[in-house]
Amino acid sequence: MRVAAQDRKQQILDVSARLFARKGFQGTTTREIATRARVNEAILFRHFPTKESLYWAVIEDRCTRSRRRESLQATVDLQASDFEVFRSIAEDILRRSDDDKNRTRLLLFSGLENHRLARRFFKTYVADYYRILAAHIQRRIDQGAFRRVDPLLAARGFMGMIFYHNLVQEIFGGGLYQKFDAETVSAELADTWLRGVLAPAKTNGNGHASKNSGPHKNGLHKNGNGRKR
Amino acid sequence: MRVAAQDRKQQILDVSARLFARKGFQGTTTREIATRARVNEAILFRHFPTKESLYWAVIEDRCTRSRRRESLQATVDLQASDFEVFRSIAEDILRRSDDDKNRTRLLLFSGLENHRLARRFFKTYVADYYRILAAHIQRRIDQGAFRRVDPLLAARGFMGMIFYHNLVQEIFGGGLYQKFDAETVSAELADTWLRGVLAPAKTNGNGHASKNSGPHKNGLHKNGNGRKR
DNA sequence: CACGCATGTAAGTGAGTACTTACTATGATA
DNA sequence: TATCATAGTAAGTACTCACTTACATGCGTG
Repeated sequence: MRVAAQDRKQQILDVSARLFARKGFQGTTTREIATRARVNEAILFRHFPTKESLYWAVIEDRCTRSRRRESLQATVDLQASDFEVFRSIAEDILRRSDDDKNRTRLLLFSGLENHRLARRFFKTYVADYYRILAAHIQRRIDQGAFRRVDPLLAARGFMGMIFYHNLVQEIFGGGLYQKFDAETVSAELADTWLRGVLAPAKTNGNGHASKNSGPHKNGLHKNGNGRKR
Repeated sequence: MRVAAQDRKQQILDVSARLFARKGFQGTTTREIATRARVNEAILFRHFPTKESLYWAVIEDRCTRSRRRESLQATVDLQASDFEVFRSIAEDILRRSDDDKNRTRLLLFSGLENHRLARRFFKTYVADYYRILAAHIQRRIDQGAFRRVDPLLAARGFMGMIFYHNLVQEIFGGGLYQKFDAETVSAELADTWLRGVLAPAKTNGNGHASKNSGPHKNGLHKNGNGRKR
């Protein structure tokens, strides 16, 4: 049946994205893409000259559709406590749509399978992401709230905690042995990282001898004022 | 030329390991393995009935050869300061042999390409690794040195910082924009994480107002005594 | 030497692979 | 209604894949 070219193209991209994410470039056949998209294989090659061009179209598409950066920027701009900012970033990463999971697999596959071309994907999808984070960290350092750490490295450290946990749970089925819910994980990891970068308390000999477990209640994490913007 | 079966087998395993690590299971052809190992393709199939069985033999081989766990256990058993323990673990991961890099790629590929079978690899190569780490963290919690965090989650957090940094640098060429040397990275990430899990200072209103950059000099990180073992 | 078996190789096999070709069906426009 | 660019298809093409077959070679034993 006849479908408008643009719709068909998008449909092929959607189907391909799922398959490439699940099986990688090498593991996905054009025939399977065609079958699952319920189109003739020749139609694939009318829209995309080669399998590889289809692959990069998928990645391009997946990159530009992502609203992750904007979401991060919004969270960071929010005048919330440090803890709330980082906890919600973590939770955002942990509670992910199927689309996000596909994107991660696509990113990993492209990084492993192809050295050169994956970098663009990485750059637009990941590097910019934690550049925003690093900028925020730099601001907090300038304000005297955080220690003088390398902002990029600290951002990577934070992202690493979350990303790695996610990787273990989703790719390697780490969840078989122990389940963690996103709320607990994001709170605890954000708490740990934040304590690690916060500037040491200045003079008051008080406060953080807290025996209460919940980090939310911990006075350390209030930030609230003194922001530049 | 005639070669003893055992040697040939090992030679094939070595060549295969490099190729599977670089290109994944799907991306590696038996012909290429044979060519690079300078043997006839038929010989592959005399030693290993199928390509898949060769793949798992490679993984098995790479798993059992790794001395990573023992190395970690030794580091942890060392009666050094917390900082020194975690810094050296981090550095150990960051300064890696080509063998280690291959193992990581192999692990990632197997996780992405195959859901079920990769878990065994993961279990023996990774899960056990941070179980040791978690046990150490638990000990330090019991001793009152660390906060009451979830040991497994904290271990994953630490590993994540290091692993992710490594991933970004090696797989995605994050080093294009900025180079980090292993020493700086391991010191700074270990420092951050450690500050994050250390129990808050009890009563003394001093100490960590340190303006000096080097974490080594920081009194916080001394551990030294009071170990159970 | 001759036997027997392990080690080696050239030349396949059928089943896929990405990609093409030659052709038909559709529907908006003149 | 005739035109024509576009959407669709069946049946290929040349090639590569994992894996096999039939046969040649070395080599420690009786």
